Amino acid sequence: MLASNLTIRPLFEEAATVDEPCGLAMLFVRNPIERAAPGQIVFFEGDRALHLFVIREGNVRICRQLHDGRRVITGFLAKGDVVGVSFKNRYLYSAEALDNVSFQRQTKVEFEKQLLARPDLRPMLLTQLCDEVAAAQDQMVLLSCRSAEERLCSFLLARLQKSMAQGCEPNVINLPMTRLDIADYLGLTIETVSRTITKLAGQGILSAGRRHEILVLKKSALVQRAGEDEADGDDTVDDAPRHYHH
Amino acid sequence: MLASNLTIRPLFEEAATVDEPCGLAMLFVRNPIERAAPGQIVFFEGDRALHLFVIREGNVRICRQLHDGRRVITGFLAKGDVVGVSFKNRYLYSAEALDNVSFQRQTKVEFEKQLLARPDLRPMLLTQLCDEVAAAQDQMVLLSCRSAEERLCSFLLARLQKSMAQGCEPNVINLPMTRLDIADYLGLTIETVSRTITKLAGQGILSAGRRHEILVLKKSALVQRAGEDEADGDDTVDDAPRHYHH
DNA sequence: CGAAACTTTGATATTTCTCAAGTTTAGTGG
DNA sequence: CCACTAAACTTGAGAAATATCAAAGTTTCG
Repeated sequence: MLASNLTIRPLFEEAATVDEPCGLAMLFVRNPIERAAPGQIVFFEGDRALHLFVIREGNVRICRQLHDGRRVITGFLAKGDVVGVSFKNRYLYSAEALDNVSFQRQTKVEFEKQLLARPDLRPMLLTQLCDEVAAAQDQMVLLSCRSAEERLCSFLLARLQKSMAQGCEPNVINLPMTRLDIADYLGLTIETVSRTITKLAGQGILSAGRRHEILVLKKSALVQRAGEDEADGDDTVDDAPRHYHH
Repeated sequence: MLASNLTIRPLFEEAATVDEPCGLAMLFVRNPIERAAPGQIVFFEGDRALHLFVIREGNVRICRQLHDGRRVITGFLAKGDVVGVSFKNRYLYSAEALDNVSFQRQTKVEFEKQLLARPDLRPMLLTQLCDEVAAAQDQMVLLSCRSAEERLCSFLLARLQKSMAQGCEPNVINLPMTRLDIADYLGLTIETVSRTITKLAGQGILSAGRRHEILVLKKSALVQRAGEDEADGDDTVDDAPRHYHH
């Protein structure tokens, strides 16, 4: 067996936009491409973890269900992401298609075997695991002590970066997930997410066009309101009060 | 280089109580034992990440500082835990002694070299990374959608398990950290932690004796109030209303 | 075109935070 | 060994953020 239940990003994010699978993703190329329609579940939390998956097209949400019905989304996957690496026998979360998804699977056993044949790919596995931990810890910080506005701004900036990398028009954020997905990812309610977007739009910071697309008008203001994160200003600067905790 | 910035639990938790270092911890035995007094910092967030560390005695908190002064504790370490594994050049968090700590260090380079010489230890690194991711995701769930009471009860149960494993008297929780540490770990304020403990004590579920020790009177009630987690009842059962989100 | 799903908006409730003051504990030095 | 001090913890009252409940608007898709 191999590695804990988790999601793995491609080693070279940029390369993921190219159609030639590289890195760990190349270990899946021999298998047939499968498809999942929006809302369809690729694998269930609690299922025996027999396969790893790589996303070829579309977007996926990673969910954990609490027995009382509450749901937490621990991440979103896109083209090139690998998911299901695990030392555990069962998946610790389910993976659900957000839109039309195509993916490939590989049995754990075969994955391991191929990994042995390609020792150059092994460090990538470690790198991915480490990045995964870093991402999870960042999310812990976000959930621990950030206000709704800070959470949403952080999220939108991360999404903006991803959208840009995927070749969207500049300053356009692609949001393949619903508001409820965003809420469950940020530890908020759908109403709070909606209100916060409305507020930011009212301040001229962004403009919510179609449901799954947001235009960023003042990136610097978004960065400020995100509280931490990467700086990379390019326009006007506003004042951004903050509060909360200690 | 090797592995992302994170903390690693010993492969066999039980064995950690034995003084013979095993697993990854054995890669440190040749180095001198260093000591840190309470409050002293073993390494700083942002420092160049040149070493890995193993805790030999005492307890350590893992902190991330936000630029506005807020602090998040992402974990606590104890005897046998390894910390500092990273592909990154700099530590993503600092490690601070809670009490009198003794530890050993090892350079990354030497650690890697020794790991090559002991290929049987390599899967342990993966296992640890995976466990780390799983733990971080559990914490995300906790921070995402659990009430103060649920968080505290989860935390106390986890600590109870750890205390038992370390050979404390049954039902005694050892808390080497302060209330503020607990608050920063659970994403609450110190006042909320205090009030919640008081409330649980008032309900006869636990009894706060000395500052760093709590006696569990009704473990099953604690499990119920924790909301999820491992079941393992052994006494009375109460009703536990819950609420919050969706 | 109409229904269903998704989103926004509003009014109110609740939790938890904040600020402030008091109490206990642990540690120090006389 | 005790008194004293600083740190840690508890408790209370009020404020703020966000959740909840409810209803009305949109968009999407058949």
